[in-house]
Amino acid sequence: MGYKIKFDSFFSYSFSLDCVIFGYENGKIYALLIKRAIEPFIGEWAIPGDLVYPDEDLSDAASRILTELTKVDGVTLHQGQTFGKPKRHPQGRVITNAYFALVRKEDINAEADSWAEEVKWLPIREISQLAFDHNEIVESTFELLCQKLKREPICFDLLQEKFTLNEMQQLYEYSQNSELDKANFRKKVKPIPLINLHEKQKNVKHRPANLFKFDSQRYSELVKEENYSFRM
Amino acid sequence: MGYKIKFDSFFSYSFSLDCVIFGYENGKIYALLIKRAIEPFIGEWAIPGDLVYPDEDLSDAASRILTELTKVDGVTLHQGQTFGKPKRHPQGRVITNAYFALVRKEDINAEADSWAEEVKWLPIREISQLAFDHNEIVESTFELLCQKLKREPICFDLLQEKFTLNEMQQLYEYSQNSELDKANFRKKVKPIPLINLHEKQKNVKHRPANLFKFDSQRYSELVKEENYSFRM
DNA sequence: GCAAAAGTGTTTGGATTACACCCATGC
DNA sequence: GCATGGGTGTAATCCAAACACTTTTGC
Repeated sequence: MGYKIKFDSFFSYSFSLDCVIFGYENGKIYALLIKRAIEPFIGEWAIPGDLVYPDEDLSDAASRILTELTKVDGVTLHQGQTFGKPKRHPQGRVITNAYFALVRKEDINAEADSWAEEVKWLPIREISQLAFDHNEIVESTFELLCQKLKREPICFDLLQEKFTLNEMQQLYEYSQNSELDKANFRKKVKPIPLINLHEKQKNVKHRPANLFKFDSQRYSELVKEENYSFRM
Repeated sequence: MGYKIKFDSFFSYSFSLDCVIFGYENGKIYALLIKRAIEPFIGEWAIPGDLVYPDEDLSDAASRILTELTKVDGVTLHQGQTFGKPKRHPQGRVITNAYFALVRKEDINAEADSWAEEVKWLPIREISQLAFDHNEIVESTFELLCQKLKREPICFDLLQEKFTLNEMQQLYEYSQNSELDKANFRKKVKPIPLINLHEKQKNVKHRPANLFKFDSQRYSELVKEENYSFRM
């Protein structure tokens, strides 16, 4: 850090954090969008974000944004790319860091607030024009999510706590944008520590599927003691 | 972006960019370190970095830092994590974005300049205490490099233009911190478009190895037309 | 000839793929 | 009974690991 220009003159930036909130339902991965209630880009759809407060770590800012909008707490956040084109924000030099959060869509009741005139879930592959460079942010973040789904057991943050293997399979099919063989998918799932709840799906007009739950405790043990590594 | 605090009061941040410059030689991956000639942390070892200028994109800042120190140009840069703990910089709120560059160590003659009292290459696994949170930055960036080495043909940015298969193998051995079987390694390399130069290694007291060169043109064709994807 | 590393072939077992089949439920 | 998806087994194939062997150079 060779400060070739007077140090103080650099304190004229702003730093924001944009958070893509992912949810899953019925075979599709969604992002939570807000209709901006403030300038710039008032009235346009965007992902939630805010400036980072002076005493906040980046992940704290992400948590704050997430909690204000969804009222859920204790969600794991994942850092994405940072976007810093000089002209990306019409009101000044704002560099933004992307984060993403995985929530259980059915548990969330996001409501409009001071930031947002309106709020909606939209399937990732059906999002059209957003404010700022938010399309780019959503795309890069979704790509990162897809990569992480293959190497970390984070699909369980999107699925309901109790889920069927078919729901899980459809999540992977959407993320990989391809169909998978049922029997082979289940063979791949075998080594993952799941608890078979021996409960059945209800109100379906076919043979009801078994419900499962991720065994996070056994997962940690496996990682530590047996050198297990999640792979899908 | 709900500006709940007056917008202007946020323009009191600074944004920097730190660049880990990786090189390879003799079975080891190195990082280029500088001994700081300025406060804070004067006299301590650190990775090169600077504040991002007002009209610069992040990658431009990374290029600038790289070029000033190494005099090389046209190097591909890779973005890493962003670090923003409120107290990470003793002089104020400085958020930093990590980048990394891959250079051919033998082609570089980095020299001390106004930033740096001294400059040196150090093997990644032998770096001790650095200034700021730079150890964390180096580690996270190296991890990212190792991941990318598996899915992108970037080892050729580290290797000399003409290299032997054994040099390539040792690069992967260092990055994965494990030994590999020669025969199996070569089988894996088979599908990669390499040009066999039919030139031999010189001044070795054993059978001289063949020299190869990465065929980047054929690589692009393969990716486009045959759906090839690099994998190691 | 010997040491050292280059370079190649074969065997084996485990994982992945494709596909076929049976099962339980609602209507 | 039939439509719908749940759930499982098998054979064929591909791939990766282990290992042995031959080749070429300097001394």
